[in-house]
Formats: sequence, C-alpha cells, structure tokens
Amino acid sequence: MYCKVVYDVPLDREFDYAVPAELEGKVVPGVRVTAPFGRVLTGGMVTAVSEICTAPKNVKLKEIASVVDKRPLFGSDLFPLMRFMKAHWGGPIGQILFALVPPQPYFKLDNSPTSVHIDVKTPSFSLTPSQQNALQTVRAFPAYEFRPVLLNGPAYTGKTETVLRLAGEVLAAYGQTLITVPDIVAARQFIAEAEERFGADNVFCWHSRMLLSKKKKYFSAISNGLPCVVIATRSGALLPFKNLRLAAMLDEGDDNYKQEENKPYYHAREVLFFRAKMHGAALLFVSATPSLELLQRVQQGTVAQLPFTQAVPGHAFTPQIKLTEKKSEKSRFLSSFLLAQLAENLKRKETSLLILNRRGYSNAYYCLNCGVYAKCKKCGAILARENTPEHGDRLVCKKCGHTETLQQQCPKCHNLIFKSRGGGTQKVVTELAKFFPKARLLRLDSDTLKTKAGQGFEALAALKNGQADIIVGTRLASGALRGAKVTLAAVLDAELELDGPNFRASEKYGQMLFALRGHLSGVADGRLIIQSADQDAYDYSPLLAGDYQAAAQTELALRESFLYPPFVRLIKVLIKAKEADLLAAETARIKRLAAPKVLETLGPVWCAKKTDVLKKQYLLFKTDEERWLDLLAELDSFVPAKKAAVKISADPYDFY
DNA sequence: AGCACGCCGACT
DNA sequence: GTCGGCGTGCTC
Repeated sequence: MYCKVVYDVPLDREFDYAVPAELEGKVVPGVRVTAPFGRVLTGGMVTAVSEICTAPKNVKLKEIASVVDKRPLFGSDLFPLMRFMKAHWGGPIGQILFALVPPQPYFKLDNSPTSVHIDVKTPSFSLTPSQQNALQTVRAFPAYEFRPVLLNGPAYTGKTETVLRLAGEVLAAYGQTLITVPDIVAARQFIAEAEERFGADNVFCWHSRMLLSKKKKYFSAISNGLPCVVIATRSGALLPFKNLRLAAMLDEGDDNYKQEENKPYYHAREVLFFRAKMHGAALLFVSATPSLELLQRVQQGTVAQLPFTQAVPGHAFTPQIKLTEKKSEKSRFLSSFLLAQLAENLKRKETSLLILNRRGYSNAYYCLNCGVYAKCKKCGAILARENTPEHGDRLVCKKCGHTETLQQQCPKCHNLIFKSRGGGTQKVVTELAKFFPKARLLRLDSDTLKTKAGQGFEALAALKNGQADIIVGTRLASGALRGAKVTLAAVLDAELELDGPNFRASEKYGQMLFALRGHLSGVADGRLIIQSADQDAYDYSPLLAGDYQAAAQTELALRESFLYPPFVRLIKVLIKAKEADLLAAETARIKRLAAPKVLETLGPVWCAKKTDVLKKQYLLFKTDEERWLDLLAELDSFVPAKKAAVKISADPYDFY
C-alpha cells in the first residue's frame, strides 16, 4: 500500500510514502500521521491511499511512522472545502488543510457527551410583521435545501432576534447552528446573550484567541455532530460541522470577514456559501449595510431578500444629521459647532463618540486654508507625500501609481500652502482635555484593545453603561455600538475616509455612517455630526433619508462605470525584491504571463517605504468571471526568480 | 517552513 | 585555528 501526505509547510505538493503492513487500514484519507520528512519526523495528513505507487522513479520511498487519529478529524467535506479554497484564493494545499484541522499531533478528539440537555428560553414579547414574515419564510424552507437569504434593515428592526429564534428552533431539533460575527469584541458581547437563551453548555464561542483546551473541547463536539449554537469569528466558517442546519453571518458587510494577512486567504462569506450548499443548510446574511457583492447577487436573484422595515418598540427615533466645516479657529480637530454640541452633551451627562480614521493617512497632504486634501489628477484618490532618495519629495497616488510634484494649488480655494497630516486618537484626546478638563475621556482603538488592562475595554463597557463622557475611537468603535447609549456621534475627518487607494473606501464610509445613524435611532434626540472640508465628495442624501439601498445603488453605478468589483474580479500581485532591476524584470514577467486573461492592468504601484530593505510594488489585474479562476491558478503556480518573492491576493481588500 | 550544508569574517 | 553569520537548496 502507498499513500500521499501533505505537510503544514508552504509547499504546494503531496509526498508519496509506503504504508507498512501493520498500518494498513489505519492509514485513510483525512487522518494525521507522522512520517520522516527531510531530516526529521513530522506530522502530516493523508490525502490519498492506493495500491499502486505513483511516486516519481528517482525518489526512494520512506515509510509512514505512525498514525495519529483513529478516524478523520474532519467530515467528508474536508477535501472539497480544501479544493474550493485553493481554487478561489490559492496558496499551498498544506497550509489550507492545516487551517481546517489542528496542526498539533497531540491534539486528539475529546470524548464529547453524546446526549445533551436542551432548554431554549424564548422571550415572550410580540414580533414585528417583518420578523414574523422572516421566521415563516425560513421555517418553510425544505430541509437540506440550500437557500441563501439576506435579512436587510436598519438597527433596531429585530434582525438578530429573528436569527436567535431560528437558532433556537434548530437547536431544539438537535441540529447545529453557526452564527458568525465580525470580530472577537462582537463575539464576546454576543456570547452572553446566546448563553442565556440556549444554556451555557450548548453555546460554543470560537475565535483565534481561545484557550487550546476549549478549542479541543468544541472542535471535538462539533465534529461529533453535537447539537449546538456556535458563535464565531470568520474562522468559524472552517469548523468541522457534521449536522449544520443554519448558518447566519451577522454584519455581512464587515471587511473582517476577509482573511488577507495570514495564509490561507479566504472570505468567510464565500466559504459559507460553499459549506451551506454542501450541508443543505439555511444561510442567512444579516446586515443593515450589506456588501455590494451580496447586493448584486440579490439583484441577480441568486440570494433572496427579506426586508426589515419596522423598528422594535421604543426605538423608532430619527436622528438629526448635520454636516459642518472641518475648519475651526479654536482647535485643530474640532469645529466650533461640534465643541458646542459636546459641551451640551456633557451638561446632559450623556455619552458622545468621536470617530477618527487615521489608518495609513499620516502622510496625506492638505490645504492649510480650507482643509481640502491634495488629490490625484488621474483618478481622484487622495495623494500621499513620499520622500525617496531616487525621486525626492513628491506626491504619489497609491491607487493608480500617478506621481505629482509638491507644487500644488488647492482645487477649492487656490491657496498654495499645504501641510502633511498627523495625529491620531491620542492627540484628539489631549486636545479634548484642554476644552473639557473635567470630562471622563476614553480611547477606543486597536492599540487600547491590545492588552486586557487597556482602556479600550473600559470604553467598550462605557458604551453600554454610559460611564464615560467622550469616547474617541477609530472605525472599529462604530462596529461595537450594539446596545450603546450614545446620543452624539461625530466623524472628525470625513473625507479622509474617501478616495484612498482602496476603491471600497466610499462603500466603507457609507457603511460606517449608516451604522452610526442606525444606532442613534435607538435613542431619543440622537445627533450625528459629520465634519468635512469637502462636502461634495460624497452624496449624503441617501444617508439623510436613511435609505441604504439608494446609497448602494449609487455606489454600484460607480463601480460599474469604473469597472470595479462586483462587475470585475480583481487579483493583486505584490512583488518584492532587493534590487530595482530584478523587481522590474519580475513585474514585467508576471504582466506578460497574465496579459491573455486580463481586461485591464493597473500599476505597478510602488508600495515600499524608504526605510524598507526590500523594494515592493503591486500590480492589480482586472478580469472577468469566466477567466479569473484560470488567471488565479496560473499566478498561484508562478515560481518567482531567486531573490524575488510574490504574494497573490484574490479579491483583495487592502491596497498599499 | 524547518533544517543542513557551505563558505567567508573576527574572536579565544 | 574555530565559532557563527545567513545565502541556498531540499524535503517522497
């Protein structure tokens, strides 16, 4: 007997082994084994078993040393899922497989309980017509038939309650439910609610920063088909469900569902489409601000839509929305109008939330007179200031690669004096302390959430209990508003959200504004203030009307006219090398290779900082639905020259 | 990714 | 003399 084994290394290959007679029957696809690999004994996974040897003649076969698992850890969808992920996002098969299965050989399945006590507590309040309609529609789905649905409506229309009721029904019928949330913060907030309803024993919380012992317990239970409700971040989409009946993705439009930093790359939305189809489970996307990718599928009829229109009792308020100038005599960050509003909220002892997005824009270049940012003449994106030994001090467009000299005239007021932008949440807090020395100020951004002692957690709690006067956060704060008691929200540097190198910027900006608007509609006298130097840079009328669909239609029309997703597929190729010549040569080689399958190529766009040892640039290929999987497969198998490296991202979210 | 081999610089 | 820097090559 012979078998093929894959290892958790970035090698996109299987390795052939001989199976010793005493292990025959125990070596089956999907079990982990140990075998000599290179100079050491390594843990790998069997992908195939056969009577004939298919190894190349010039290698001498080694033998499998031991079998780790009595049965495969994952269900029968392990290899189809692996192939799906390989086809859609690429990467070495070993790294994909071992993302689905714990890599440690000592990780063995627990003996999970075979019977469970199920007691679902359902609140007795009456439901809105939208909620009743959604419940009836989903209940009427034929069992084991894949039916993707979008539950779409603003905050406080009871979408989550609907999901929880359906999950309760699945649990009572001994089925498995997966509910995904965008981040760990949301998972931790949601878990208490779920445990109260379904009982702590039947709710599993799954995310990357859990204790290994808990992971082991939950992984075992899920793979044994134990009835449960799993509350998970995106990686929950990769769990070994055996009896998945319902999958619900909360806040579908959130970017966190795309994994792009670590391999394997994937988008939880697409993985859930695949898995719900394989399991014949109901698939619910739940969002006030769904992605354009999903809305396009609704328009094409591949995803059904259930609108949520009525607010749950006690939350049917319309917040005031006010656009103001960014310019201010008193402060670098805060307009006089906003200062007055903050003072008013302090007097009322209500909590205010200020949102500042500084990600990657510390080098943006803005007019000292009116605050407008320098923009690219070719594509309109905000330009970044960059000082390199080769080209000196200049402005670079991170979207299309166009460069301009520093000599800039403000497009709005024709002033010639520009300044580079700096300052994050810390500086805003310092500034606020000058104006409101007695106020309780807290920061809420990824820095302050890194350690448990950080004030980010205090700020999260304060959003709920009102134990802070002003919270200054980045965009992640706008995602933590569920149940918040904030009455005043302000976006400080509105157009910095727009026209970055990311073509999704205005979609993301709109999603943030609608999220803020939605949560302010839960309180009486909610106010949203948007500070902007360029109020024409975004169409605020759908926001004022509270019509996300209208905002999305505008956005979709723009995407179609400029040929961006969901109307084309994108593949980003990041090329790295130490020497400029080699970098140029590899870039040209990839461009030539891709050309036959590409609609349009953007770049190369320079993305190395002057302190970086490696020179980096990226190419962005636009292609169509018919050719993109072929193009991805071709790029995925591209072997870079010595001293050069490439990184391929399908459907990229990050650009720089 | 690991791990080893190999070929040059500053140390007891 | 040799310890150790990390560039290069290989893993059935």
